[in-house]
Amino acid sequence: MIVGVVGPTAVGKSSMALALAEQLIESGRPAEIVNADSMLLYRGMDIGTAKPTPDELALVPHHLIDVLDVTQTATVAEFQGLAREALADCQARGVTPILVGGSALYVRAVVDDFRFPGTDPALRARLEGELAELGPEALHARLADRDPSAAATILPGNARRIVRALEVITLTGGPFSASLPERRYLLRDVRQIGLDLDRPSVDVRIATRVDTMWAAGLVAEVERLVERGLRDGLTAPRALGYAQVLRLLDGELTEDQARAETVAATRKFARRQDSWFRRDERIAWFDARRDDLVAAVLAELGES
RNA sequence: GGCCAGGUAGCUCAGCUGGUAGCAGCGUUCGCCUGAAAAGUGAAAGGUCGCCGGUUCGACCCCGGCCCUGGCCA
Repeated sequence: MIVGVVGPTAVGKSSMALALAEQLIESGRPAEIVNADSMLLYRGMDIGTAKPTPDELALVPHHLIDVLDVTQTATVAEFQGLAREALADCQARGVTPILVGGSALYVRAVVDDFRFPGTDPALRARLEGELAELGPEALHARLADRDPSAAATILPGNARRIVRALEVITLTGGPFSASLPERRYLLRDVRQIGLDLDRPSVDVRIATRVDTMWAAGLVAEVERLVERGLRDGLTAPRALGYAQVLRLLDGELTEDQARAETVAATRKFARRQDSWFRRDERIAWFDARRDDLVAAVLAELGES
């Protein structure tokens, strides 16, 4: 069995997963945690990602945490491979893996049938250059010429997706599949648990969490990471909280603004996460606040 | 107390010599999403234009009074 734990940010996925793993281990069923959160991959990004503490990480074996430097680019395709390896490794040892994360695409890429055509840095750089020069509409027109169905799905203003579609078409000579695959597990015996909390409560938790992060030294953490090349990264410097602190360090924002923008951006993110998870009919939802949460989840999994 | 500026969408504001309010930004809601996904994107909903009265065929825009906010002066 592979257990997935999903839900929007700040509802308590990590701690629930930890408690769940401990319960399983106590009852003689070894369990380990596999991270499916894009920013927990980065070494040194601890406070702003609400990464489990060293003590917590020591309680249960964790996979795919602290595996990238901030200068490296995290990608779904690579994550998919690493995560599937980690899951297979657990299962080969008779361990139940618990895949925990709020990066919906990452989770789906692992458990569903996602295939990523390759990538080519040089080709991509060329397309990025053309994008900067000609604008997204021109590239979209080209896409419409080479792959009408992809162009029909991708809006003319969505530069990112247009570039990737053109890259794939050029690389494979085939069309770009511009829509997600159906929600069907490729991996065997996957059980997804969703943690649910009403919007207002999530918003409050986000606000207090951001305050806690600032009090815990997020700004200093970012300063340390800048020394390690944070600004040179493509993905890491865009992380919630980190992006805003960088702008604070650049003098673009005041501290209050940086904090407020972090809260606002995180709320938006939580809504986007909702739009992924809420429509996945395979997820069994649980109120994040119930006292018997872990017991209820165990019952759902047939492990009580 | 006097003078000035201002009171228009949940917030910040635009607007008009008087003719059904703005594709506005943010927020909200809903949607999209295949090598950057804590990223990137689309749409929709929302307004008795401070209140009362007047002028006018017609006022958010003109006139009068009142209320509120900010600033300056006393």
